[in-house]
Amino acid sequence: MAKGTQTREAIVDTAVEVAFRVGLGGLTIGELARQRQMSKSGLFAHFRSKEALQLAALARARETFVDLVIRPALSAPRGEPRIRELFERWLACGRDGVAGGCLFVKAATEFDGQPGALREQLAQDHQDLFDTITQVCRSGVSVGHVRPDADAEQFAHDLYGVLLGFYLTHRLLADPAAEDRARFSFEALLAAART
Amino acid sequence: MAKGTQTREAIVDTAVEVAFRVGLGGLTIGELARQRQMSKSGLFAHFRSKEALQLAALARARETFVDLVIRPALSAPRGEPRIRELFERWLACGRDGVAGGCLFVKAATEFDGQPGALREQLAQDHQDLFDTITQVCRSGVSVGHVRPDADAEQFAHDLYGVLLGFYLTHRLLADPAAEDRARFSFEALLAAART
DNA sequence: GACATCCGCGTACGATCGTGCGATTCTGTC
DNA sequence: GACAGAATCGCACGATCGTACGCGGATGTC
Repeated sequence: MAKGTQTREAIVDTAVEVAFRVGLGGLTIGELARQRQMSKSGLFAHFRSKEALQLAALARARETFVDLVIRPALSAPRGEPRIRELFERWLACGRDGVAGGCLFVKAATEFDGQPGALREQLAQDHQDLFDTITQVCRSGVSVGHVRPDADAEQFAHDLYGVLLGFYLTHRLLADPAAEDRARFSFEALLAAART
Repeated sequence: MAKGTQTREAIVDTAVEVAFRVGLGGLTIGELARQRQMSKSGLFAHFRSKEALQLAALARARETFVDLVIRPALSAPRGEPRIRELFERWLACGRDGVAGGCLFVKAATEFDGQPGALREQLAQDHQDLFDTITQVCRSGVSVGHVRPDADAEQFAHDLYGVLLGFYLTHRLLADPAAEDRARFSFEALLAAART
């Protein structure tokens, strides 16, 4: 990997971590340069605009999420195991404070009221995630784990809600029961969709 | 009402609206002064620090939410009507883009990683909201609408999740089905808790 | 009408913001 | 070891940030 690319990757990694704390909008070239111990202009040259930097951080967050949650889930056996894998990995992502995983949610509420490229990208990403969950649910029908008349999109919506609730109670309220509650909700959801 | 107080109130109102778009952290004395057509220093004098301004906006948002959602719900008859009233009003708050109502959620994810007075206040407010829902659910037991062995705190957690999911799909994805989905989830939740 | 209190303004401060540019240093190729 | 290109730096810019202070005008009290 060329030196430039290497540096850029490292910057984006740091950007994700910082954004995980202060939000994508709270990112700052100066602060980022300080953390990476390089000059503002040197860092800036890799992106040529702040928005490009934010988009790069968002893209990295998405990749992390796909690697840690989506892909492992999709390689689990169809049906209940796959659904469980998806849930457990997603949950772990929030529990363990994996920056990339959570940045999604954070940025989503941050930019839902501000038009622009970031909002568009976020909307696209979340739509993709929704579609993936829907698909995972549907694939459960073919192996007989999920009722054929179950509403897969509704399931996706509900699962999303459970995770959002978990993130809030875990990260803001630091409620030790958060994980158990999320798990309980998930089981109820699954039970309702089961054959 | 004294002139100063009047001005201050108007500023806080505007602050809530702006923060609803760009987040509490995105608030800016200069931008606020522009919107209210007064000088930065004149505006600043009412708060004496940016954090105080943010806290004032948050307090106003809370009051709005209590006035529009909590209080009307609590004055509905115990049990299912009260639970429904709470849900419907909360839903309407997000659907109609009532700035105060939604600022809660936005700020919660914004500051969950940044220690300080704002985070503390937000945690307190959300805890209070949780407690209120729990109480509303419990009071449904006494009139026989809710199963005595229903887990009220779990219900609060789940209801919260439904609303968070709704906010996301409505505000970011602009999904026209968002409201129906939220209503469907709510009915399922209620059905599970019913006697 | 004198006076005290309050309110908002003008101006200024040091810091930091995002961005641009020319100079410098590093890296890899012949 | 000369050279080309990439990577980074130093410096500067105009704008804006949060905050401070003192002054003028409005307001209300005696």
